[in-house]
Amino acid sequence: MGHRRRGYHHGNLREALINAALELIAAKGPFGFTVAEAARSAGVSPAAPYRHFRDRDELIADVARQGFARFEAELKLAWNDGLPDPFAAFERVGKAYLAFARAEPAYYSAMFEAGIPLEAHPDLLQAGERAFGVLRKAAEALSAKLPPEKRPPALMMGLHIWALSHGIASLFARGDAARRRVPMSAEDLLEAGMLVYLRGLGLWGEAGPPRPH
Amino acid sequence: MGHRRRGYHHGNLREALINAALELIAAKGPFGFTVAEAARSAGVSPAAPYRHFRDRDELIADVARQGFARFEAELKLAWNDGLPDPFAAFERVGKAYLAFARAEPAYYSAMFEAGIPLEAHPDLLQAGERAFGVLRKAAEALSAKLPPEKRPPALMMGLHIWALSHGIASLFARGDAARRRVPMSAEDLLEAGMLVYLRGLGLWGEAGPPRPH
DNA sequence: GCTATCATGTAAGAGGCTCTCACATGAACC
DNA sequence: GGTTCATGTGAGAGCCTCTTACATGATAGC
Repeated sequence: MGHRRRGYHHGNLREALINAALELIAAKGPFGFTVAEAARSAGVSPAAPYRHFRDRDELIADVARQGFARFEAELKLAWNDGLPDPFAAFERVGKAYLAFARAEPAYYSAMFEAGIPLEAHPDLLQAGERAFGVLRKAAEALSAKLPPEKRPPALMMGLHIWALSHGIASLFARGDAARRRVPMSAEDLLEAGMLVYLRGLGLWGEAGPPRPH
Repeated sequence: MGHRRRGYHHGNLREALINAALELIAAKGPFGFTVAEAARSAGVSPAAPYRHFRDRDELIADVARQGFARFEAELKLAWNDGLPDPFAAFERVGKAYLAFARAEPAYYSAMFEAGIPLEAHPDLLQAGERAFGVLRKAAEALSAKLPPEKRPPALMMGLHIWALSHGIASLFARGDAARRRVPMSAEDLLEAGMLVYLRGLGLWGEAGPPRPH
């Protein structure tokens, strides 16, 4: 639990509440989460959180924003500037997407399923855009491998991969009881889907991805 | 509104509540919905709904179940037994998927975003499977167009199309404030994605889908 | 150091929700 | 006509969000 208070003033309540929220969302989903319980976790009165967050949504939005930042970092790490080659790196990015959804279901919920209105939280929208930027840049690098007349729009390519990953993550990769069970792992499903999709773009022939080994 | 009561007994409260729930979910999302307000809509006391539904989740699950049934019907209609040809029909199914998500956001929310635990509502899971069955059957018909040694598993194919459609629908096609804006329609995005994917399966050459015109 | 200020805490409470329990009503059946 | 039982109500326990008035003590100026 986020460190308990020492005196009358907590000292770090804002962060403690975000951490508590994260644990509660992980345990009970973004709608089982309550501000009151987060306050109890942090050892303060139910009114205290409202000194730091206008309302419940703003607390969740802050969790989501932090989530997008970590998400972006994970995707960047996976992309690794497209090394050793964009194909392998692209596949890593897809895997990282699912890995994040699995490893950080609380963040993922807050980011995509909490229903926070993006219009009311523009910084959240921006954080999401930055994370998507990684996907888009990766798509650009891959697209550039094709002769100019066959290059697909990188934005569209990024959106397709995002949608496929997100679809698989939310339908099949969740740990909770709302997940549908299918006879293959979400990872295999995504990898296969990406391979088919990239082949459809003409990124390699029938043989499979060009691997340097 | 679902017809108001006539006497002490409502006469059709169960349906009236489901309809009220549908309208409330459409207006405020699946989490803005409250049983108490649905009861007010139907003109009964807040305790009355609990004669028909064990709890809030069960009411939403019933909405979702009805939604899956309609969804299945829409998809079937679009597939139309694969006529005039499986390619055109498959594309119609994809469009029907998005059309449903757009036209019936309340059903769609209840079906995919309400977080109803499928384990606790096996009939809901089943209704979802039946709807997916249409996609899978369509995938089988398309797969059969390929020579046996190149046929992809229809189940996998169906799951890919489902995930892509669902991903696009939930990220870009929602009418609410949580939607991300991109410079192309969700429909175009899905159609392009499906074309690339199907080409990746080898379902046609570089020229595009075989159209009978 | 002393004191004023102000961010950050609390207590109390209004209003709303879910769900339960005892009781009321009236439709359907004998 | 009387009984039964599904389906309604009223009251209320316990929870939640968020507000308001007040309490506390960290910090900054003197």
